[in-house]
Amino acid sequence: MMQESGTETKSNGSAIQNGSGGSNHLLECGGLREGRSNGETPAVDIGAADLAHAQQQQQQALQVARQLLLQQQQQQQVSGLKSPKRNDKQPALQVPVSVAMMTPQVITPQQMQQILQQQVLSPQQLQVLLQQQQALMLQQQLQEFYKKQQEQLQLQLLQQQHAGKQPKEQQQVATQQLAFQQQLLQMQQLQQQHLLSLQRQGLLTIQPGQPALPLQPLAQGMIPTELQQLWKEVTSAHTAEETTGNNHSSLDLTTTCVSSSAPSKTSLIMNPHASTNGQLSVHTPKRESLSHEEHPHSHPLYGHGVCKWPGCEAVCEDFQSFLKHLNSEHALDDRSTAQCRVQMQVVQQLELQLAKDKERLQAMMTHLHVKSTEPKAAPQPLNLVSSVTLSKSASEASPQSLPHTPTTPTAPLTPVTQGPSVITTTSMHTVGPIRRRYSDKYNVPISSDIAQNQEFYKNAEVRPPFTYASLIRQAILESPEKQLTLNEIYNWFTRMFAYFRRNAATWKNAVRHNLSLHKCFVRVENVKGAVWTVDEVEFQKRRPQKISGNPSLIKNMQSSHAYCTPLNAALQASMAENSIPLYTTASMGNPTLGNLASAIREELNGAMEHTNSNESDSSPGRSPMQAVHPVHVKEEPLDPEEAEGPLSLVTTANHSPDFDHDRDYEDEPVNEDME
DNA sequence: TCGCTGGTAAACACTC
DNA sequence: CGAGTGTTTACCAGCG
Repeated sequence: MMQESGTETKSNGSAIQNGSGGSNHLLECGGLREGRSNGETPAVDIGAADLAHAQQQQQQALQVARQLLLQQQQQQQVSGLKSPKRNDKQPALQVPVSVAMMTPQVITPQQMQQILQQQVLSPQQLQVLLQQQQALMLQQQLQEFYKKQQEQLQLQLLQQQHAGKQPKEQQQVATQQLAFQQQLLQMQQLQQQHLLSLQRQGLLTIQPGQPALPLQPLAQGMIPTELQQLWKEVTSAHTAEETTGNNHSSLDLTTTCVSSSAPSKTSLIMNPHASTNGQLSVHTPKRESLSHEEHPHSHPLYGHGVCKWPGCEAVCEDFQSFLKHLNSEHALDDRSTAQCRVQMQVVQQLELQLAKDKERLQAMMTHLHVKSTEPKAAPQPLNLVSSVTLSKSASEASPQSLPHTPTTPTAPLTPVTQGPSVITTTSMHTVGPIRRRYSDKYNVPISSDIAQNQEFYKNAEVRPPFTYASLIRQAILESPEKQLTLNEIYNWFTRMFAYFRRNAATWKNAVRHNLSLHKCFVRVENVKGAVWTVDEVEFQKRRPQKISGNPSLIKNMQSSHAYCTPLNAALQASMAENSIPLYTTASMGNPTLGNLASAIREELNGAMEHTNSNESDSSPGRSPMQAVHPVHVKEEPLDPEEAEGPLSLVTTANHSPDFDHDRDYEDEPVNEDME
């Protein structure tokens, strides 16, 4: 309950240090984030670790290729340099990781080309490498994707189970989830079809040549070090038994969607790891062949009695003949490598497609989430994806430390600056205690936000994106007499925000602290005792005057305006409609979207404000705040008063007999105090 | 880097 | 005496 921010920050810091430090793999989220700080990969935070892992694996594959290259150079040229083998490994292993973190493709075409051109790798090795590249990429992405969806689904289910609402709604939700699962399944099947079609693409004719390699199962969950060990063994075995024609490791994707038939819905949904989270298996060449004998159908290039090498489709009665065929027909040569490169490009296209589908799916998720949370509260801190955001929520979720609401709507204001984080749920919800200046900075009209998200705030334990001062003021202004006792303020908090129904001691202290601290809150002795009122002038003084006067701020606003240009149309449309929030739906169910929208809207307003102020007010339909003159102390004074004022009346009218409600919730604070 | 602001914790005094 | 209220201080974090 106490000092969560401190501890969390510390943990973050340590994570980051670890990440940038010695071990180059298994980066924790902190390190991961740091490594990705450049935002080069729009990858999802949730699965970031997995993705990074996958990339590391592939990077290591590349590394192994380099090692092999080195080894063969040494052997063939009989160079005197023996040491590099080891010395080379360490630094090389560390650098690539960071590279892998930033580059979606594991082995870039250029790298591949290099490897190919140097021709020091045996065809077998190259083939293995290529196959691994391709398969790993697809497999990992699919795995990650399904995993995420699964987690989100489960979270949804959880929330709805706790919601305890009418069966009707639950049925509806269930229906939605079914549809959603079907969507998942369809996507999965789509992916398979893509893959199959890819494999059947005849890009080049195959030239008979050297024997190719049977593929061996390679576990996905493999730790990089283990993988490396495996590769060591394999490569050493290779050098030792080069003449045996025996093989090397590669991927077994049979259990994945790549080559297997479509898994059942349940298997897909309920156990996304089943097929992909294999265990580490260190293979010697001998075991490889064994593994294929034991699992004759476990070759990703073999299925239904047909060779699935792209464009081949040769019929092989049994696995042995398939192997023979594979070795004879699909050896590595220029054309097949080119084929692989093309395949890689196709795969990249697929990745793009996958990204789009993910986006669509995310939109669905958001939509469903909206509906599910709208009616009734979710007992748990509402977070669309908190369970998936392993980064912080898992590690930092302390039962008592409510303050870091996973979905802290404070964060949603920032995604604007976080780029197109489509699926990145974390971007939508900055999890954890990260404190942000939110609404006040963005001048989000608190009353309108509260009005729009009223139900949500009431039911979801989401921290309202407003400062205590703003909330207190709002509470006071909503009261008929514009004055409240402390207890009434408390009650307003608990009534309006589920978030403030817990940790009462904390936030109440904060309320008192704010009341005392800010001049804008005036204590007035009254019959009832003491009541608190708001000195608007002081309050407005307190609020950022930046926009009004500061040129740099204006500049920022304008830049942000430009930044939000793509949204401009929609936002302006919504602003034109004024009352009907374009975002109503989103904001009701998903505060993050709502607040994000508000933030953007407000930023746009601010930007427009200046242009308008220069041109004369041309902002129709919007509250006077847009028409404010920069010089006049503040658009702010007008903002809350006029933009919020009227709205607050609405809110008040809707649900405000404050004192009556106060009674309703009178007991709650007490209970919460017990917590 | 620094100053401002906000959030949290805590100590303390006062009142009921 | 305990709870509530109010004040003050300190520390930390985010942000410009």
